[in-house]
Amino acid sequence: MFKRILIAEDHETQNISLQKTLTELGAEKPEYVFYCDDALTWIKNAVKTGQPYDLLITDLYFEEDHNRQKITGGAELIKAAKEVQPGLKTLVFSGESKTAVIDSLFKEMHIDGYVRKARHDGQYLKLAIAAILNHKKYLSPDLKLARKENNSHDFSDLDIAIISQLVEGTPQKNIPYYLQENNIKPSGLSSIEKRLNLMKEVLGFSKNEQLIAYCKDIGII
Amino acid sequence: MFKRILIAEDHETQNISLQKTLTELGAEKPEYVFYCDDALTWIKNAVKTGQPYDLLITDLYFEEDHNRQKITGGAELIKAAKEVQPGLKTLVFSGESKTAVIDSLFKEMHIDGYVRKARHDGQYLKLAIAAILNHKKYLSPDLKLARKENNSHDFSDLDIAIISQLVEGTPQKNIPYYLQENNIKPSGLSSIEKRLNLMKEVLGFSKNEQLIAYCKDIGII
DNA sequence: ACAAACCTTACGGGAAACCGTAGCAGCGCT
DNA sequence: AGCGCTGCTACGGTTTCCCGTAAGGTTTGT
Repeated sequence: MFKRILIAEDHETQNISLQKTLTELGAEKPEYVFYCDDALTWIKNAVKTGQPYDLLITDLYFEEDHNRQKITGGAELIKAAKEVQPGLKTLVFSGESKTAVIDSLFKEMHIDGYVRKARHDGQYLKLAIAAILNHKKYLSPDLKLARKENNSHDFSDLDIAIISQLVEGTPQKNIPYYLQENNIKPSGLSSIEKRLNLMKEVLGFSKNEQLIAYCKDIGII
Repeated sequence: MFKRILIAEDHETQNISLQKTLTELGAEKPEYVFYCDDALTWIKNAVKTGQPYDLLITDLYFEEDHNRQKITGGAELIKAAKEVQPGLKTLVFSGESKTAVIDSLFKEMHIDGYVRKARHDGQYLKLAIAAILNHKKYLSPDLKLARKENNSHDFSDLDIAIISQLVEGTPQKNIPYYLQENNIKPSGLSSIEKRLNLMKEVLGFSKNEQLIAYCKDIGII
């Protein structure tokens, strides 16, 4: 079993149950923090004293509060931690289910495992830790099937910029000015109209209102 | 302390930490289930055997899996449970933060407490249970703030009908026909325009797109 | 280098939405 | 009944949006 484990998780109850699950697995004294900055500090100190952590378990999204943090999310924490301790094993435990996000964690952050907060997350945590102990990667099974979006349009940066401006209340005819100021090309009014029409056509919509509601639903804004 | 507590929560780890928190508070043997239908069955049996539960703690949203459920969410569970056992105390423990949703739980379902899954949820759970023991209502403080800053407009049925039609893609000029067919008054085009303008003015918006996004955020559609 | 294909942008006519005004019906009050 | 208040509806002018067309630029292939 891993000797030194660090948990970074802001939700108190989730943090508790992670501790309990790890203890059941035979971990001696899983340590835990509620903020990303604390996590990095502890990792740094552990490296300095010659007793580095063997495993970091972290959430992806941390809620802001009065404690202003330099590191605001799990991905940044992992990146910073690996700069201090490149060999650190990392397991992400989060509610995120978008494959694009999770894929990039494996590819760019080189995480060792991902378990989604879901029905059987306790079991999967145990399996994940067993796999990582054997130097294998782990992905909780509820995500392997999770590809269901079919007629979905993949939104470009331009698309998101346009939609965001609409949500801000910018009249369509003024959006070109915004795009030019932010060096987003194309920026012509016709291009904006064309882009909006394309999105609505792909998704089977006729009005902007539908598009806004859809984007809110899938969480891109 | 409550003698008999039932936990309905599908996430395994959350379920574990709820049990642990309750045990720390002196609850003897908190019982737990992972499905709403099971929860209702257990409540019915408890009533039949003359040893009803004192408190139901439930999540709001349950994930679907191969086990098809009649009751698919916490709100329905509470409604069904209160038909069986009207005096049952209920505490909702969920990640939901939309005030519209939570308000309706208190008003329509007459729940006794709401704790949001968030940073200090463990503490707040304890406070909630203490409050409910004293026959008081409880709402976790991270939500009281979110509500105050609201200069929110209270949406009438007409407002929601109009907005829903916009989200359906109905052109504004056609909405009067829909309202007439559904016997919603007023139904004139001018009234619709006036109503939309009122909503946007109160909320400081200028375009429909902003209004749609706002309504999605607070969860009225 | 040249042409073809593609993308971006500009322009104009028509439709929808926006906004102010005015007429009309319902309601309470004297 | 007569009056005034309120709220719903109808109408016209202005703005914005929608959509098709065409001109100017850029990339690709030969």
